[in-house]
Amino acid sequence: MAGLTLRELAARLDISVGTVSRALSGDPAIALKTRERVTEAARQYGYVPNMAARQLVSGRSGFVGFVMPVRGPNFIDSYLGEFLTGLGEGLVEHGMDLFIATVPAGRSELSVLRHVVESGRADGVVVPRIGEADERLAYLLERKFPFVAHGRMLDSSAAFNWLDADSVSAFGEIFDLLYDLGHRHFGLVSISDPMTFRHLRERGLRDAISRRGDPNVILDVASAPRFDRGATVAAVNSLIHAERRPTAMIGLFDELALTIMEEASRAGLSIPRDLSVVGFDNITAAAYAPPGLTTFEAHTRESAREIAGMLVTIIEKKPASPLTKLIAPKLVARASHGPVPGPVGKL
Amino acid sequence: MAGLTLRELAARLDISVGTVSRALSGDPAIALKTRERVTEAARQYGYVPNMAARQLVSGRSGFVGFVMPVRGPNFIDSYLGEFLTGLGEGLVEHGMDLFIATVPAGRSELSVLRHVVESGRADGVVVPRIGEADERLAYLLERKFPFVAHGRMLDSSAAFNWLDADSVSAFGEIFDLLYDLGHRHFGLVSISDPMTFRHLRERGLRDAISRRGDPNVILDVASAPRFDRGATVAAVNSLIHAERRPTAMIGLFDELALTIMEEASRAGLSIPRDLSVVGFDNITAAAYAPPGLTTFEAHTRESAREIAGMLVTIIEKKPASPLTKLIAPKLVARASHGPVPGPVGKL
DNA sequence: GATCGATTTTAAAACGTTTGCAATCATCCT
DNA sequence: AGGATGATTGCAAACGTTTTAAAATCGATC
Repeated sequence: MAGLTLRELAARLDISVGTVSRALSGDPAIALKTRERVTEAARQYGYVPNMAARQLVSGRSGFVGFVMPVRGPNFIDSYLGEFLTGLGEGLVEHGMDLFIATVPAGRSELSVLRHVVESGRADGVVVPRIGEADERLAYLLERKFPFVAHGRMLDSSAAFNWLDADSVSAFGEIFDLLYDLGHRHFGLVSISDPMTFRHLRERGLRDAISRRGDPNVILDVASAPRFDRGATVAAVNSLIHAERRPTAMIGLFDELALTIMEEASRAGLSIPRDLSVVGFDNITAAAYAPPGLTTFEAHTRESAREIAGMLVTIIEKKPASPLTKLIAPKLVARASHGPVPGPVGKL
Repeated sequence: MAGLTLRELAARLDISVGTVSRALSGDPAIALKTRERVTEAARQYGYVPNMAARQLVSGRSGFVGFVMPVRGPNFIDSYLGEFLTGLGEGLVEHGMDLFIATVPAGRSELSVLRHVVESGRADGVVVPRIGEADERLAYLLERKFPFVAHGRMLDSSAAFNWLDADSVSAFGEIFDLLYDLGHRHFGLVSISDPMTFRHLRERGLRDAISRRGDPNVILDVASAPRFDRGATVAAVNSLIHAERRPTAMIGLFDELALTIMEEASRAGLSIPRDLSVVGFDNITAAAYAPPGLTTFEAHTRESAREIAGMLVTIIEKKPASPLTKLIAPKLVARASHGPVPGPVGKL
């Protein structure tokens, strides 16, 4: 729109356009003196290269795409907010920018992704929240388009680039923590959606239980569709008001754990005296909701930053084997968990 | 990178490139039959135009830029999350995309904005959270670059495009609500930063007080820098533990109101029995924090959507006079406010 | 002083669109 | 029939870069 073009700059310097272009890119074939002269002039006249032209010839846009997941009437949640922040931070370190494509009402997320990829507006994309049979992954793989997923598949056979929280071991840690506090009856509030993280987290819990080998351990699970508040409340209450109520309840992620705390309070239970509650993700509200939710910091922001770095590597270096990375979550012990209530509690 | 080009499509159809281009753009100069034939072929072969090329000739990028405000160690907050969602939704309705530029550590927000503008990667920008003497506005105005601000200046003389919540009247409404419940001693927790919304909201409160003309009304104000949690807590407590404590406290925005509720609980006060608390913004946590924060829905998401529409109009139509719009916030009455405590309360 | 190499620069072809203008073609009017 | 008119379509330039291949310049050597 504004500034002067390469041609004009070249005219002022009485040098050919090609030379100026090379000089600015630091090509050593151009004499050092010329390079300096050009750089200085560019700075002085405030030359800014036209990205469209550059992109047209180089085939690279300098953008990384992100398709904003559609979630009914909801907003960017905690996870997405942190993720986007980290992504932006990571990308800017590599001189890349972030391009956000929103899914219009009535169109599928995949079709938007397709458009992002095929319009050439992005050099790579980041795919959050992997599903069990994720069509986005299938598309990108078939298309051989650079991408990094946040989350992984259940079997490690699928070869693609991903970064994920090590939720398997984290949920094992949750179990051990609560078991050591005397808890034997556990309630898990989960989701019914086909997201892989659901299975990984449940697996972490179950593995830890069988590792312990205590036949007295009981695990009750109640699920509801994600973002369906009514069903979630119902699922929570089915556990809270069960004939034998669990002494420790775990939310698959913090939003669920917070709902557990709410409903428990409503039922007149005191936390953690009557019921221990643990979540996962460490969203902001976890610190605010009394008495403070014990949860795991999933390092979402740093993960996104790391993902940005991985993606840039993939775009530029095209490594032969897929890049994968596990991030260890960290326990954030607040006040929502404690020893098992009642006469039992052999501490 | 991928798909077929206009030239290839034209070759397959045995038609000139120009005609195909026109046909796809729906130019009525092209015979309807040809147009249909081309459209069909494009669909079938999965033709996707190369944006870089289009941008190069049209001079328009199809992007709207947004510089992510830097906020210390923090993430995207509630406001930003809703705002971005709405912006994305609004833009996609007009066939535009969102380009997010993150401010790298050590660089100023203005320098990033400057880069966005001058690289030609955006056709317009959205500027959130206006400051008293906002250098971003000064730059954009001087540069005559299309933009819409969320928030306005204190004097309406500055001519630029903006949309803002009518917080003046909303804070008047808060006062009236509480006054009618018998409250006479008010505490306002505010910020010390030079944001215009701070003054507008305070003005709304003060105007309502003087409108009422009751000499018994007292307003105590305590301020702290935004995002400085320690100072905020101190400010809140200076009011809570004052010799004469206000019976009703107002947070300039929900985060502050939530802090008031927390500290009040810590001080053993019951809400709303001992203290009424009201906020502004209706962030998600406001519904969760017991007993439920009474606040105002600021319609952030819809505002952003509206802003997107305004910006597109500005980019395309270049209207002569600035576009401005006030959005009326709506009271969300929850359980954190009630009648003035004690023997007084003439209801 | 011409020739060979090495160094430096230039010219021109791409990249994939859009768009003004020219060319073609059928149709209509007198 | 002969233009004239209007509807379609084709041609080619332009957008601002990067980059390949070739040309120009320069020093130095024989």
